[in-house]
Amino acid sequence: MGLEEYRRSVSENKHAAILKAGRKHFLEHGYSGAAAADIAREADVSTATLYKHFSSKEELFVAVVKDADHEEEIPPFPDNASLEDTMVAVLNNYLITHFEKNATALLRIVIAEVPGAPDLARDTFNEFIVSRYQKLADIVDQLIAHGTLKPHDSHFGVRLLIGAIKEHYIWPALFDNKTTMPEHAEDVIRQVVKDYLRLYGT
Amino acid sequence: MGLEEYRRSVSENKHAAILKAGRKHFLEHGYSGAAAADIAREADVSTATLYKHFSSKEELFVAVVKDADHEEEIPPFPDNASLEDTMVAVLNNYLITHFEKNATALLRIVIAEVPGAPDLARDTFNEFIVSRYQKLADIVDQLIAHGTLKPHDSHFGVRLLIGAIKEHYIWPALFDNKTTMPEHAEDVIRQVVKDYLRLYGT
Amino acid sequence: MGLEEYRRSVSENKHAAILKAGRKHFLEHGYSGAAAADIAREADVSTATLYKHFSSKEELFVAVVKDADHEEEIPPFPDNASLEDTMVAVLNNYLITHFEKNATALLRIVIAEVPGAPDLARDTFNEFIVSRYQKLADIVDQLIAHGTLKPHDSHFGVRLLIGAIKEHYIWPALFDNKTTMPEHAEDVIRQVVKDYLRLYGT
Amino acid sequence: MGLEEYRRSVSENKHAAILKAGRKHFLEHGYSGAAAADIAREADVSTATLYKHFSSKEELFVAVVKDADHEEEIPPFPDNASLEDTMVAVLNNYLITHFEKNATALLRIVIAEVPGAPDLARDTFNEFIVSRYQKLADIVDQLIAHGTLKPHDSHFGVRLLIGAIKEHYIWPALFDNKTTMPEHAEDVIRQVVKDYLRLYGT
DNA sequence: AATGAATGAGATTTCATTCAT
DNA sequence: AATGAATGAAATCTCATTCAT
Repeated sequence: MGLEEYRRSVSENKHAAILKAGRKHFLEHGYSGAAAADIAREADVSTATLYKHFSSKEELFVAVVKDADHEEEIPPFPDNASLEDTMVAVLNNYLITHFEKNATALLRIVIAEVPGAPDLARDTFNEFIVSRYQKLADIVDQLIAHGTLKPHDSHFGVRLLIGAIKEHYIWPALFDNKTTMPEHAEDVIRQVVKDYLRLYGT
Repeated sequence: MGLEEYRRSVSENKHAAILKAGRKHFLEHGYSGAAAADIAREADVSTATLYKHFSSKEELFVAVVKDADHEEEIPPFPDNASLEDTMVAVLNNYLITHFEKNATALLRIVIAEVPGAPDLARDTFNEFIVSRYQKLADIVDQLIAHGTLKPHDSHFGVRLLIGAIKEHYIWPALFDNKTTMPEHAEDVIRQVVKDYLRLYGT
Repeated sequence: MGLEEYRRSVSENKHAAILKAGRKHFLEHGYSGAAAADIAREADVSTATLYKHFSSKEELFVAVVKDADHEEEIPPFPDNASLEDTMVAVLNNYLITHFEKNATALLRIVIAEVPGAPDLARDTFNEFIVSRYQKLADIVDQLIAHGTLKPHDSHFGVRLLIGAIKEHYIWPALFDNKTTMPEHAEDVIRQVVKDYLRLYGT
Repeated sequence: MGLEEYRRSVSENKHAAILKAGRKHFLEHGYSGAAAADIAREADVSTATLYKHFSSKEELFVAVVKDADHEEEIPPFPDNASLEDTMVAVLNNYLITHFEKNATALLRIVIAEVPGAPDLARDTFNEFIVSRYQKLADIVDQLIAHGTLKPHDSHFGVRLLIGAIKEHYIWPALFDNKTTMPEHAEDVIRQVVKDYLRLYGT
């Protein structure tokens, strides 16, 4: 069994290497721009091996996108923080996570392939975008339950918050190959949160 | 001169036909997915002719994108309309224009080509997105000058409005190959406007 | 008739312009490298006109080569010059004529097209090379008749002279895109002539 | 290692086949006239394979030319041969080698590409022409050292010999698509050698 | 006669994918 | 399982030549 296990681990390493190389190339050059041969070379693997692990370029692409789809950590917030500060921190975290995952580039390639891979796009949208709304909406609902926020449609509220922030920071990045977190985003976030609390705070 | 004019008109027709066919194919299949030969065939023209009119596929692509870049009409508003109604109408028009131009698909392909054609992306962003902010900000500034709205940073305000609306209607469309204007958008728009006026109305 | 003549002269001008432009492009880029469109543009004429004057690229090529085929002037030599000086002058003139006509480049393109245009090559060889041997052989024969040179096969003698000179100056130029007459060629020519006279002088 | 060796041998065979087919087509049709697809077909290989082995048509062309560039064997001469016979044999060998290598056609295509590939032309000239002068000059220098020939500039002497021979046999072949060794060349060679020995023999 | 525009037929090159071992 | 080499199919672009006026 030792041999078999060894083999499996080698194989798994290659699998991971291909995935990683694929991610790099797809993010850098887009779907059509990334060449299977380059990905294989980067992963230090033959093209034939690449195709043993993923039966087509598209399948690798899908795997790359799905793989990026990790859970997002929502950090615990200090009890004594103000509501405003907490919300700013949450939204800031949202933005940081986005840039840390290089999500802009990822979304870019998924968007590019909407006509060619609609299912992937829908899935990605759900897992990457909708589920993040949901997490924030859950928080909002809790705050409403606690009486800290006025009752309102939490999904609507979240889209108000997130929409403004995306409009400021993510939408421009989508067109600008930016990969770094914008500076001073917190100021704008705070302004957005302040308006939100004027509307829905108690 | 009849000859010259005739030739010019024939040539211009072909030029336009190529542009139109290019638009169709690029929107449908993306930049790399669209084949010059197919575009030429669609335009009922030889590939050579296509290349006489546009010296490369990229140049045709840029022309297609720039061509979509028409001025947006802001319709006049009835004098007796309420502020809320007026703003809803303006934003609704924003959305209608977006879908009528098939701007989602257009933005999609531009986004896809950000790594390959960064200048085009920047230009498109400026003309398609920033300049539309500006038009709305101008309106807001006028309303502030009239005392109809409280003084505030009009660009921030516009991003709040537009951000929410995009979040609801444009961002999902980006991932969903939707080409039709969503129904009942006006309800959400009105809700957004109401919140906005609670914040900045007088 | 005035009108007709005018037209004819215009047409002849265009013909000449095309020929000249053709010569330039063929010499610079070779047969396949020269584009009909470029030649036409250089001649300030439409491609269609070019094809009215020469029914194919090849025909133009042939015309260009034939056109270069002018008579060579053999300058008169002073009576009191020594035999050696006279022969050096004749051979030097041979070389000068060669470079002035840009014959290296011309021969180059003819040589290149030997498989494709064997007749042209044969004709060019005869008019450009053999006929020049003949002229020199005639001179040699006269000198033999005068008793200034020993009786010998004048064609063999000429090939000895010309062969040495070509070996030094023309053969290298064939491979080097050289267009200018080499300097100090006269020294080598004199040395060749001296050897020749040691063999065949009286 | 059996696998590796097998693969290498297959690959090397294809490499050689492409080279050979390339040589054939380039010699027959010149550089631009030869189509990569035809060469591949002739070599019984896909175009893609051709491009795996040579990354461009030009690279294949250069390889073909360089490949022709084998060392020339100078055969040993019988000790009891006369100087004249030896020299005739050497020069005859020079000519035979030239025609056996089909060097005329090779030089033709290199000459054709002088404007497009000047480096190749220079290299070819050096290895194909200059280095052959050198070999002959070395022989001449030895003969001078032995006292068999009078002291003189061996390079000049070699150009006299070679020049005359090229003038008779190679220059005409350049224009005539001749691929076969001329007959009775030995007679002319002997005549040239005789003159040479009258000048430089002891 | 002249021309601006058009084109059919190819040219080179690339790439996702498979084969033989 | 892994691979080096091979490939069919297609893509972009060019060019000599012709057409419509």
